[in-house]
Amino acid sequence: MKTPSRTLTVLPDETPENSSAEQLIDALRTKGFRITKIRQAMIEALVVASQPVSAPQLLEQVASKHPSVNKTTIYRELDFLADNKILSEIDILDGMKRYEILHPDHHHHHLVCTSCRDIQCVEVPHHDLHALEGKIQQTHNFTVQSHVLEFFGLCGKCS
Amino acid sequence: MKTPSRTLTVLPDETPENSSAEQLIDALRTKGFRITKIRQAMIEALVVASQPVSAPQLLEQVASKHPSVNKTTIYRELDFLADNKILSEIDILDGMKRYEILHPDHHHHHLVCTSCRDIQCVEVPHHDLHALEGKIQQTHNFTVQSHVLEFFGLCGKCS
DNA sequence: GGCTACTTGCGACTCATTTGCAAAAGGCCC
DNA sequence: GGGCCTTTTGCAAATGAGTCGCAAGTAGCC
Repeated sequence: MKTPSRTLTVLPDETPENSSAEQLIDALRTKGFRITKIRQAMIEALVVASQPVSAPQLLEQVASKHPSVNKTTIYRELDFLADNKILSEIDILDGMKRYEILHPDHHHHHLVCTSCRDIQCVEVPHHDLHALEGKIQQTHNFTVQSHVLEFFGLCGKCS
Repeated sequence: MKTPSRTLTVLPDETPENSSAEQLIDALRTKGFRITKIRQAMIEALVVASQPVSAPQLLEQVASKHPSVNKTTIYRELDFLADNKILSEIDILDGMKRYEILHPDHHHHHLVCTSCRDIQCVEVPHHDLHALEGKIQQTHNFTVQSHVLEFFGLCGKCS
């Protein structure tokens, strides 16, 4: 038991108040962007989502309230929100990107069930990765800007 | 200087003799699979490749020797070779899978240049990840089977 | 209410990957 | 060498995520 158990914790399902839809929308408004119904609906859907969502999933969800949304809009808006640091993209190797609300102070990774595709979040002690990246920088003449670390396996229900 | 520099090393470009095309082909033959011209050409191309290759790249390369190859064959064969533990799939987030010869005793990760898309290999001390996976297993009721760890940034030429 | 720039819908398109089916060809036995 | 049976292959068409150009719509501000 050399490491405290807190180095790995499940993230709570509830969204911390600093990322509520209203606050994200206010931030965009402050930056001078327009708040349209679709932009708002997308942010709300993403804030509520319990798992990272794909563009097709989001299209379906937004379309239930705004039947005329077009998929092009969804893709453009996802890019826009990612550019504005409201969303982060994740890739679970099933052929499409997924998006989740980005918590700036709260970098995490995922446990992807290869059977039911359920996704849990997991925090990884960051100093380990940072140390590794520093070492890579030195030994490989490579400037690390970001990394992808995801775990695949079986969740409790499927194992 | 607490860690020896050997914990991170660039993989040699030369393929170790235990993965030469002939040996991989013999292994398949032993398992009762047929050795066709295309299967052979694909394995040879992959053994020689200095970087992970995509299906379209491989199609082009194989087509230069066997002009009638069909892309369907390439995709099916890549799946077949991956199923038979001859290839591993990697994803550098540019919209298509890439494949490289799998060295069973030699798990590694990649440094992907986001500017020129060059890919270097890097070995990561494995006990760290193993320890992490063990911890996840305990705390998250999740059986880790595999992981993806890739680094993105700028290579020496592009930085 | 009207302007203007930012957003959106639409339709067509790209491109990796998949599918069904019939034809081709390894490996093996004689 | 010929035949057989099964694995592989080619072909043609389809799927599905993501993109593009452009004209129409509208949020925010006067």
